Amino acid sequence: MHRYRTHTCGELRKENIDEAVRISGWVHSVRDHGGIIFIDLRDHYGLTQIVIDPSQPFHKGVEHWRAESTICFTGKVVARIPEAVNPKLATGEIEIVAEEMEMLGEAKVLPFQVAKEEECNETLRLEYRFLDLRRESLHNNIILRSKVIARIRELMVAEGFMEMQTPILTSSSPEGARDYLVPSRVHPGKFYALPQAPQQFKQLLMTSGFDRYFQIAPCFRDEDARADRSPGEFYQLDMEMAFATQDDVFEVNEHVLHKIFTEFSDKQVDDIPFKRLPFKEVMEKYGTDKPDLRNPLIMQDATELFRDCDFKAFAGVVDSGGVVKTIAAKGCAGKSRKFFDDMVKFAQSVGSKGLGYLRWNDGEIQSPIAKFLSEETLGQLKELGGVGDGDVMFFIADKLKPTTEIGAAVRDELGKRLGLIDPDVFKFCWIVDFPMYELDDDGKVEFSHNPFSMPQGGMDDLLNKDPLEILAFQYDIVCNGTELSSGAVRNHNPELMIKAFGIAGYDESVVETKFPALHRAFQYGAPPHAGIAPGIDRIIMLLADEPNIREVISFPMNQKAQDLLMNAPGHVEHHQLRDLHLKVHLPKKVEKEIEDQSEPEGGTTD
RNA sequence: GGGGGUGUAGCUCAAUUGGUUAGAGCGCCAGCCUGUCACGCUGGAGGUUGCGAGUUCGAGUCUCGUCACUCUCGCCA
Repeated sequence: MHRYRTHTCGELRKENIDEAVRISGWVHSVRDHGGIIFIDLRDHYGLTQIVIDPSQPFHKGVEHWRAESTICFTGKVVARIPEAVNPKLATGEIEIVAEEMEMLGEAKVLPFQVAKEEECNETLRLEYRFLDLRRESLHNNIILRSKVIARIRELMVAEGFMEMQTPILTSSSPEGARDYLVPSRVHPGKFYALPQAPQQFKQLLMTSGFDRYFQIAPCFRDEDARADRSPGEFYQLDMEMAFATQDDVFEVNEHVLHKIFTEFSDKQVDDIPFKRLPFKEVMEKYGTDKPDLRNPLIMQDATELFRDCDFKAFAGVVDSGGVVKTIAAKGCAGKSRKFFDDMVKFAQSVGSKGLGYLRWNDGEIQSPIAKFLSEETLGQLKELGGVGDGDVMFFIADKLKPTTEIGAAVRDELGKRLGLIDPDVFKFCWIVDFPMYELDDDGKVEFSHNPFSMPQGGMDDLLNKDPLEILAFQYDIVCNGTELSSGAVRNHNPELMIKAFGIAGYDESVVETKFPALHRAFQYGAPPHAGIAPGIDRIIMLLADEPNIREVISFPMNQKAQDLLMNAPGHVEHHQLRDLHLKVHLPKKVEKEIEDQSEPEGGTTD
């Protein structure tokens, strides 16, 4: 018989009755009836009920066994009497009558309960992550993650991709997020950087003649956390294809994502091909480049209808170059006064001066602004929104940018409050035709996304078009309002690349020094190539229906990028710093904190 | 760095307008119980209300400061 188990805790069935077995696992619960004692023993695979008869010599100590201790039981599988069958358990038709038991690992009193799915303080969960990971929902999320990644690998290989590794210790990339730096021992004063993405390496692999590359790639960025953004590190399904167009990338991703989302969720997934929406259009309709298409509401422009109207607040905005946007919401005119007041408050909370609305309710217009509008204007608005009795139109007026942002927030909020968002579907779309350039805060032309993207009109556009009009072969894939990834057809032509950088104010030497590898590689016959890198953590979040990314990561950091279990980041020994030629120069505040902390220990002696 | 939220027993939460000795469930400890499966029953221990000031006859509650966590803006080519 195996030292620890002949079966797992999820395995035994009626067919095993009368077998002598041994199983090991964690004490999930103890039910002590004075005489007979029941124990639910749990492992990765399931729960099995152990029965301990008073005649057993180890019966006495059982009442002191704590939940979450690990124990090995040897005994016989028996059928439960019909009334005692537990249909909620896969193993519910049998139980094991224990004949021998061995305590493998005793548990102290728990900081929180494992057998119960109860909300629990985040700090405590992270400090005791190994316990947290035993809890059913988190455990299942991590299992889901493993299965999804395994399936992604299968599907990518089936699509003709090769998984390849790229360096973790590499050079700092000059643009983008803050890097994590690793000091070099051999080269005093020099640093490696952890890759923000394997971007340049995968492009180099394409110039090296590999045709389809992918990698479940760790990426490191020293930026602040969000609910859907883990600080420090995350994983991407990084991929790149040679001699490929934008459509080729879309096709592969549609195959893979559609299969993954269909196979690992019961929600209804959009048919492929997914919708393709130009950036300009989504900004106008949804106010964001990651629209949640489950929400049917759209924004429409009503600027001209308010020009010179008697509603001075809006007319004034239009006069000074602003815009008026409207969102038509069908069938909600009967909502309470409080609903509309709350929506106004909400709009104000996201930076709006107010929120206008027209309610066509029971044949009359209820609205704070209707009295300022002519019959004709009201008619035109009705037509614009396609509304009638029982419907409402909301209005936001401001400069274009704030109007767009407020409109997006109001659209989201209305979608939620009116229950318009179907929780049981996955709505995908590609956002295409991103602009190549935009103006930065100082009014200077800057790359709006990836500087390596191919301009759609090639050299012709770069030479002849207003930079702000140039579109790039740059795209995003969005699901239910979550941006899964950006991607692009890359600019593989050195001349085009230099020209593209030139428009943003960088001369060739900048390209050469900042991106020496690509600059060199593209001069020796680079293939046209394109790629994308969907975020693994976000895919799992969507599949697991988790609002927070920590729920799909085994050992996440907290919001301040600390690992509370491993105590990272931590202080290091002086000799380590010396080896690395480093001296730390701390902010005064931190220096004082360290002094204050060390004083009680170092300052007094008994 | 800015804004919002939270902080009360080991855990999850309650505590009327500022008013008696700060409560409950789970967990923990002790006892009872031979068919439960969130077992049940009885009893018990457990609190610097994050921390520090202030207002007040009186503060878990109000004010200020501070710390921690979290959400968010900035940031994330």
